[in-house]
Amino acid sequence: MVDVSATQAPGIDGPGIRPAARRRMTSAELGIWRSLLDTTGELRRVLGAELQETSLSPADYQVLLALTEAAAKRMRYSELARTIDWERSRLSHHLGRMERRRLIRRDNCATDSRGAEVSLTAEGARVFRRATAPHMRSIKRHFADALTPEQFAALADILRSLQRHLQPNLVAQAEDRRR
Amino acid sequence: MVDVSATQAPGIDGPGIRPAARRRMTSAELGIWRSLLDTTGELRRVLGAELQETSLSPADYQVLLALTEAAAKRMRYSELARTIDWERSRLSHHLGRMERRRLIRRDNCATDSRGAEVSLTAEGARVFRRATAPHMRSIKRHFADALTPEQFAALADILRSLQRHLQPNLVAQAEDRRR
DNA sequence: TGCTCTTGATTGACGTGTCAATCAGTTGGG
DNA sequence: CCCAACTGATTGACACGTCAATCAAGAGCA
Repeated sequence: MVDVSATQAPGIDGPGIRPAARRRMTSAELGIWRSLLDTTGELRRVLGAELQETSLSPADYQVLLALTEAAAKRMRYSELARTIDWERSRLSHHLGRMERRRLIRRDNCATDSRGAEVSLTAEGARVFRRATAPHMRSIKRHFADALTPEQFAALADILRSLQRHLQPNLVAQAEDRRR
Repeated sequence: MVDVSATQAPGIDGPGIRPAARRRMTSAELGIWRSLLDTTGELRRVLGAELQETSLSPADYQVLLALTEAAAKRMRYSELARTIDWERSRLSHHLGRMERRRLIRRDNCATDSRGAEVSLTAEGARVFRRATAPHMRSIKRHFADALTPEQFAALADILRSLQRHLQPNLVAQAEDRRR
């Protein structure tokens, strides 16, 4: 599960086939990296702009989606934060803005008086419902329609590799920081 | 990370091949889209955080890279904006912040008194030089080391498809940078 | 020359994201 | 029981990006 090859200690470069961690990064790889940044950035921008036409930001959408999928249309802050993988303070700031727009409501938590809960307002549910279909169409038009089934399969595979690689690294870094 | 099962589309996805524009987007495709967003977002965050250790943001790095690669270490605003594909106002705001930090200098343009030029300060060049190697290592560690040569080839192909589908402009930019 | 249109850049308002500090409430060891 | 440590959430300061409005100067043209 943990890929150690990327975090091995410095050593002497042997001849022949080298493990990935020793190899130099090629300019082609760097180019692909930049292209990945550019392309996904552009996709974010375009889809964000189209979503904004329904008065929701991508962040709003993420929150409303999680809330809509929650059984009780209501969640603890910490649970929401974990679900959409946001930092606490980001969530706090954003929920403040969303509450001002009456998209969500914040209540105190009954069982833990430190805690807070978010719930969907009727307005929030309505706005989200109206945003969903156009947003799906945007994703289809700008992303899904561009790729063949083979490309989808390859992309899924690549993303799995990247995620697997990312996770252990994150753990290692967190441990570094703790020292 | 993304639970796709909850958003399964009602099963009208028949067998038989339909043209992409007509077909429904499948839940698998949507899942891959979310995974793409998550994973590239995480990569951005991680690399951004590591870059920040050299006191540069990704945006700073982009600007300094373009300036460093410019023949005269000096560019017109509009040229810089085109090179890194930024809006004018974004560039203006950001160069203001970078000038305050003495990373760049803004001068008036000799040939067009509306225009302005940016140039690299000694400090800017120094900071950029010190940031480059660690940043490349970050990219290698978090991205390049995660993929096989076949995956790189597939990713390059996928990105080309997406770019072509999005904007012929992006393709041209990517090719520019590759030179 | 004088007028308008366009172009290069700036500004302010605002939403967003991160970091570090803070605060209130809970928990666990003595 | 009490205090220290931890947890859940908030806040303020600041960097960043977008949009719309603005401004100054060049360009085109009568």
